[in-house]
Amino acid sequence: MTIFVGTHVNKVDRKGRVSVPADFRALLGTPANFFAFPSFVHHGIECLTGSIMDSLSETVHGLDLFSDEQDNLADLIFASSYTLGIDGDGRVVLPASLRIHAGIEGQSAFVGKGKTFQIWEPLDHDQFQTQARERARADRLALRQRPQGSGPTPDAMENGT
Amino acid sequence: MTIFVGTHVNKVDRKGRVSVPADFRALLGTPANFFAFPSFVHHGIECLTGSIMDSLSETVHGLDLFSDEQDNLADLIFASSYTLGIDGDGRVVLPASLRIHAGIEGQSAFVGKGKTFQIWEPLDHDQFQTQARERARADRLALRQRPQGSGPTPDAMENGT
DNA sequence: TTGACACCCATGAAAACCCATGATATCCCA
DNA sequence: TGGGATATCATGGGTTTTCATGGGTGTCAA
Repeated sequence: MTIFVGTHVNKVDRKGRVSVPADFRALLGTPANFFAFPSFVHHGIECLTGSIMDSLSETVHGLDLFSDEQDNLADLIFASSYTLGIDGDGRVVLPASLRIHAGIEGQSAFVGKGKTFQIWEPLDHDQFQTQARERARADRLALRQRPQGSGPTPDAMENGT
Repeated sequence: MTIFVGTHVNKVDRKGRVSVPADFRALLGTPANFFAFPSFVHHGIECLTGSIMDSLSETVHGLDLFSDEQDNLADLIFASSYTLGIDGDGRVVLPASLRIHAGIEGQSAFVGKGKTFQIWEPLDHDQFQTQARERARADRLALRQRPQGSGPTPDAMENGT
């Protein structure tokens, strides 16, 4: 497997530990760890592999050094990031500030996003997904008309429309 | 064979297992698995090969990272997907949420769609197909009467529309 | 000394794996 | 070409392994 898929709801124990889904662990290499920071658009926690984080830093540093934009982005992403290490049993400890941002208490949802994943409070994510579905229906026409590169496009899933 | 064709109805046992048609298995490579998620537009389950899913993730990640559009699309496709692994006997376990979406209980229909396939509750699919036939016939009549028009193309009806 | 944190182990449930069987389709040879 | 042998396939059931989860212990630093 090469991408993060699925929504896995796992318990957060009283120590703040939560199991990273086995599927996800398999993608994270060894030593298994990843970067996590609060999303600046919703209540989820953005989780990135080391290599994605690297290319993100390349992108950000491509912006004008000392520009407001560079400064803001760097702050939003890097300053608020945590490196989360996965223990021998496949679990991580969610830092309190991330738990609070996401409103996570007893449970958390690991949400596959392709090359990245997110961590949510489960009910919160359900709500987000429902909205995404509604928006997708409204935007479907626009998507179809977007110029596409080679290879399958998001339209591929529309068989049976 | 290079494309998924035909409709194969197989039993779902009490463990939720169902045989993937041998024809389909032959197209799925080794290790044999595929991605499945509930359709946004009907009661079928969309099934994609790994390579299609991979290029889909490339397309999605080509969009602005952290944009609403990217986030919504990734959620709809990846977050609601399952990686279904085919066991040594050629079967997969249909997750409960997919079975419920499709209304599948004792039987399931594997429906070839060319480069992808779908899984349906058999009677539900019969009904869907009947409607598709009627619509295709109506479209064809319209086409005959307005031969050079900008209306639907003959291809349109091949998507099970 | 008291948290925070990294390990270690135990356990129940679920998923993956292995084997057996009957039915159907395919092949082979007279 | 007919019919028996063989292979393929869908299906049922049992067994092993994996996985998520709870709890304990030791270590280091504030």
